[in-house]
Formats: sequence, structure tokens, C-alpha cells
Amino acid sequence: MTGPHILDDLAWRGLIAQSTDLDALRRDLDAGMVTLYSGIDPTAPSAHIGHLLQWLTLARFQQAGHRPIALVGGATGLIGDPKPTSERTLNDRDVVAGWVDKLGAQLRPFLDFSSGAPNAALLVNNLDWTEGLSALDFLRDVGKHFRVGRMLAKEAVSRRMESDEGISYAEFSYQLLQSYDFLELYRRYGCTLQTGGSDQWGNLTAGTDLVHRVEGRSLHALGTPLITKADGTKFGKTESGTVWLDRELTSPYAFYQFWIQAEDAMVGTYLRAFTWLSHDEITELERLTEEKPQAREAQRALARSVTALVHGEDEVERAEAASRALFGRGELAALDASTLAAAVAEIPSFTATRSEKPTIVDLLVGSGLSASRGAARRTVAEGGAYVNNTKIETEDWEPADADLLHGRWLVVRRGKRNTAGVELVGS
RNA sequence: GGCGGGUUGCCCGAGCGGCCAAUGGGAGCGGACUGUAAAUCCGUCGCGAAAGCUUCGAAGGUUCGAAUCCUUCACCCGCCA
Repeated sequence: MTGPHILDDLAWRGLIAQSTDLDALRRDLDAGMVTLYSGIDPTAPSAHIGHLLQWLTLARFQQAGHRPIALVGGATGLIGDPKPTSERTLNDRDVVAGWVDKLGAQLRPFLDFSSGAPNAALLVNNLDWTEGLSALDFLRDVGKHFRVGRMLAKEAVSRRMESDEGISYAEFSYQLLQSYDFLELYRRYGCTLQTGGSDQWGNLTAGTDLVHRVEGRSLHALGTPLITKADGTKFGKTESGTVWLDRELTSPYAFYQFWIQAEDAMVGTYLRAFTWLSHDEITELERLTEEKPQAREAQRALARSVTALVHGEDEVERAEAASRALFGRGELAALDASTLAAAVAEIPSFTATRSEKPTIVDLLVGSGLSASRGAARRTVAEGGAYVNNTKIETEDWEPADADLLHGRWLVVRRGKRNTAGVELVGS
């Protein structure tokens, strides 16, 4: 690969928040193929866009000729990484095992696993080397190398110690488990680099420390920054929660919409971190955002790229077509039936029966746009309810035949950007 | 094991027998402005059309009346052993 050095590329993309010894890492990367790993824990049936960032980082290394190992924490997921705020609830073993399978399948498209290449990606599960480990062996072989003082000093642990929630011994031990992964992967595959989010920094360095003590080798750790919004608040949430990669949890249309709503101040950051666009392309898009922010070119390119990456080009087409139809300047009534049907298919929709004479409140609640009838009435009172882009002023409004697009559709909207389709059937 | 402190709505956090569906802040949501952006301002924020109903860790109890008092249980924190 010609392009910039992998570390320079990562730095340009804003993906290096912390590192152990960048110069040493660069020397190793230049000396030949490096095996690296990054792990995620199965805490849900799907990965989200934070995980995507980790997988993409692995993929960037693979693109540069190095060998990525994607780890899914079938063991660590049974214990739970300490969150600064509160103790996790343990999930059942079979549930976690099911999630391990799902996450494994989900990450495959992002890396090249084809067996021929020397740097073909590997998928591993840390349950494979921890399940058979006895508690005594673990304490002697791993636990003996850890000092409690150091462990207590880790940020997540100390935060929890100071909170009135406290921390269980199980979660306290988490860093030992993750450190042991690094040791095991070093022994099995010669893995010498671990990447992860900067919130994992304590765990990453715990791993390099352990290997140093046991094997006398200094390995590398690289922390990617926590991606946030411009005001520093958490990124990756929408009104309906986390932005998942699984289409059942976050539809491709909703996924596309999430990205297209990116703030101007952050769109460049997201382009750099989440897309494969070249430096030149991104620089140009950043310039366009400065010059003509209202054109939203960068947001469009971002939404297109990331949606294509996760859901494929076909879904991008659909999401874009639906977005044009629903957010376009034109009249919804002017859309032809197939375009409208396609657009409605992308958004949450439901079927109502004419004989039930649904009011706007029924439509808002039935479509899930409003959580309760009270909330729906409030929305109408606030002037946030629309049908076919026309504001509805009264809560007992009912659709007339003339309102039905192509004889059966209504597009209901709450606020600026929450839309749902309604198909009115029956007589 | 002993003693003390704690558990309130999405989060933080007041309330400490009636005036409490419960102060305040944050997040969220809607509106105005705009560009499916940010900032700002305004409004809203348990369910119900209403009567009313269900909430303040759980279960009992005292009382005309409890988030507020008592008992037991669970969990958390601290100190001592």
C-alpha cells in the first residue's frame, strides 16, 4: 500500500489518544507484519457504532499489511468491565454465548478473513482459554503479578470506590482477565499490540504490564479517543437510544438519518474516524462545510459512506430515496406510488382501520411516535404534529379521504424529523 | 459479626406525617430562528378527556391521612472486629 504510514494515517484521522511508545511501535510496524488485537464484550445482541470504530481501526492496520485479531469476550462478558457509574447486572451464560455468536458474525464483513493471506484476520473468544483455568491457577499465574494498589488506582475502579455504589470483587478482577487475554494472544499468535477505546486505557496497560512481568517483553497499546459531540456529551445515541449495527435494532434508514444529522462542528471528525474516504476527499468536504454549511455535503457523504459500510450500497440507495421523499422540498402528494411506498417501507409504519376513525392522537400513538396519548396531545398542542407535512392543530382531527396519498397512505410526523407511515385500510 | 449512614421519577438531587405526582438542575421532547447543524429563547416532561389511578428499594403495620413514623427483608456505603 502506498498512502501514508498507518500511524500517520491514524493520527491524521484523530484516532490516537494514548499510546505506550509510539516510536517503538513504529519501528515494529516498519520491521514487518505486526499482530494486534482489540476486543469487545458481549453486553448486548448487537455491536454499536463505538464498536465499529474499534473494528475499523483493526481494518486500517490490516490494510497496512498487519494481522488483526478480533476478540469477542465470552469470558470477560460474564464478569463485566467496571463502569464508572454502577455495577453491572450479570447476564446468563447462554445469553452471553448467544451474543458472542452474533457479534462474531457481525464483525466479519469489516475484516478480511480469507485464509490464504498471511495477514488474514482471526476471530477469537477469550472463553476458550479462561474456561478451563482453575481459580488457583489464575490467582497464582496471573493474580500474583498484580499489585492491589495499582489496581485500585485505575480510574474506573477508583471512581467506583468513591461512589456510594462500590464495586464487587468480580468487576474488580476484570482487569486481570483482560490482561491475561493479551498474554495469551502474545503466546499463541505473537500478538504485540492491543488497541481499544481510551476508556480501556487502564486495561490495555494492565495487559502490557503483565506480559512484561511474565515474558519480559514490552508490548504496545494504542488508545483511540472517545468520540463525543461538540459539547462533549455522549455520541451515538438518538431519541430511541443507541445506534446499533443490527438492522433489526436500528433500521438502515434510521442509521443513515443518524449520520446525516451530524453537527457541522463534528462532521469532519466523524468522516475521519468512520470512513475510508481519502485525506483529500475529507479535507474537501470539510472545506465545503465551512463555505456552504447549509448544503450539508459532508453530512451526506458521511451518511452515505458509513451506511454503505455497515448495510451495503443497496440500503444507501433506499435510505437516500426515502430521505429525499420525506425531507424533500416537494409535495408528498406529488410522489408516485412506488416511491412513496418505498419511502414508507423505510420508516416505522403501521396499519390503521378506517372504521375505527383514528384521530391524530391515535395515529401518533399507534405509530410509536408518541409514547402515550397524553404525550401525543401535548405534541398537537405544541404544534409539533404533522400529517403529510401539514401541521395538525386540533387533537380530534381525523384524516379525510382527500388526505390519503394514493388512496391509502398517510405520513405522520412529530417534530422536525420523526416520521412514520400509516396505511389506512378497510372501509 | 457489631455500630452508623443510605436506597426518591431517564440521571443527579431536595423533601422528612396532610399544602407531594413530589422543589431544583441535567438529559430528553415540542416551538420560534435555520440548513434534517450549533447556539439562544419559550414551552413541556408518570398514566388518564376527566373523575381519578399508579409511583418515592420490597413486604407488612401505625394513622382519618405516609415518600415522610414503626417492623422485617434485600441491596449499597463507611468505621470497628
